[in-house]
Amino acid sequence: MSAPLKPLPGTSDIWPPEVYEWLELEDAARRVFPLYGYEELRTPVIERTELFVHGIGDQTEVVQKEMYTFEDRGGRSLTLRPEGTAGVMRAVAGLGLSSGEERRVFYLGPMFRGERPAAGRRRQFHQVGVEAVGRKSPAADAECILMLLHYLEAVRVRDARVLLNTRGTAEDRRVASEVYRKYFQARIDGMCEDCRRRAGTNVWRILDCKEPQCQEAIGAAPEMLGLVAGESRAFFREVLNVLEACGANYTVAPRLVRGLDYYEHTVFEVVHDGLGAQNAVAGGGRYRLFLPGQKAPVEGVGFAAGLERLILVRQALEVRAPVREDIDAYVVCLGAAALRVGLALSVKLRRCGLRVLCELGGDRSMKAQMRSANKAGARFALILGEREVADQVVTCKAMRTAEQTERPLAELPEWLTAAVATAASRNNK
RNA sequence: GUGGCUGUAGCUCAGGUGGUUAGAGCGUCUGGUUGUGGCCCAGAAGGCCGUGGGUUCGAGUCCCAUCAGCCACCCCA
Repeated sequence: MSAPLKPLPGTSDIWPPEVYEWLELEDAARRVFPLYGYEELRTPVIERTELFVHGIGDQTEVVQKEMYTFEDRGGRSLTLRPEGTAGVMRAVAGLGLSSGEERRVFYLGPMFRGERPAAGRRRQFHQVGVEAVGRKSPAADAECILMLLHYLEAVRVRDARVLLNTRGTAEDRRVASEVYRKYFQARIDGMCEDCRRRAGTNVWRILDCKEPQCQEAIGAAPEMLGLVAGESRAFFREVLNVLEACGANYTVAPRLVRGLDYYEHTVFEVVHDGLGAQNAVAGGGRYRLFLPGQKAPVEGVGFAAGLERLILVRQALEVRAPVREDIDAYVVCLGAAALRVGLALSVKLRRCGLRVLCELGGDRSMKAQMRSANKAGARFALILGEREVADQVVTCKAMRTAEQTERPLAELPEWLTAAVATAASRNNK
């Protein structure tokens, strides 16, 4: 493909048959989440930049170097959303949530981050996500994770692992980051260049560094669960208790930190080994998010799952969405007069819910038209030649069996509806 | 932003050490006597060999640059 016709790097056109994978994932979201009382919310893809800077945190990687930010004509700074939570929270807060009121929403759509594309990582990628706002309880966190597992099951993703950790409260993290800072500064000599920098700026990131020379120090580092206050620990333990009571498998991952500042208490990730380097299919947690101009933070729990990654996992598992519904009939027309009759017939059949392709050329040979019928996967070829038009009949050929009968034109909708139904039921046996 | 791999037909790919009009399979289209698809047979269309420069009598092939794609790091979905 020549350059001007190619989609931008990190973006792609989604054609059949892949688009059917997307439909299945989207349909499953719209089916499963409402079972838990969630309703769909659609927010804009573009927001004021400050929403993300405040909401996600100005020290995060996402905000610092991955956002698509630009000025509009009025000189305002706008940004293509890099994640879903901030926009959803803006919308929810804008509604005016009274205290004690709950709100459960899910969303579906494109997100944008200016990264170098790789397997399972795109600049425009797509997430389905949920947010449950207004109830702080371990059960809410657990239910959120259970719903995610339900969704994964619905989209036939097996063998996914749930990783869980706690980040405690803001106060817990203040205490803990002091501990980590001292701990890593004492061991900084053997560690990689990035971690030396992080020891000053962002100690949390050290915890999921993959450099071999850092592993020893990281492995021996104190665990977050041991550093948080008793109340935070109890909260986390209760999340685990509920998960256990509901029969969910999970692994506590003391190194799990996540990259967005708004998380606190429960954080989780769902990973899958079928993915390669980008092995997270979904992630989320409990959050307190400060919106611009608001005194009180919005609290909730939620997750986002990456559709591209779910599709990759499904490929690894050899799960495929049903590809294409076959065409019920192809109308073969010989000559201009037949073509007019054929088009009229096609429209009538489609109004009966039948999938019909009609020849549009008129001057193509019958052989060529039959080839098209075959290529389209048509169950029936409906043949209209001079003779049929004169007699007001249609020659109906069943493509699988090559059986052929002639029917009055007027009876065709009824006849074909029945014929397709019996052919379909025979096929299912 | 850093590194590795790869760019030949719509797709998947062949094209030893440079040497005439660049090939195959699949796909597409047409035909194989009147109005019948799938298999088979015949034929056709379709390529500035990613782009630019260099070496050479001669470059798809060697060298340099550049662009694009893929993958990895970083980070995350």
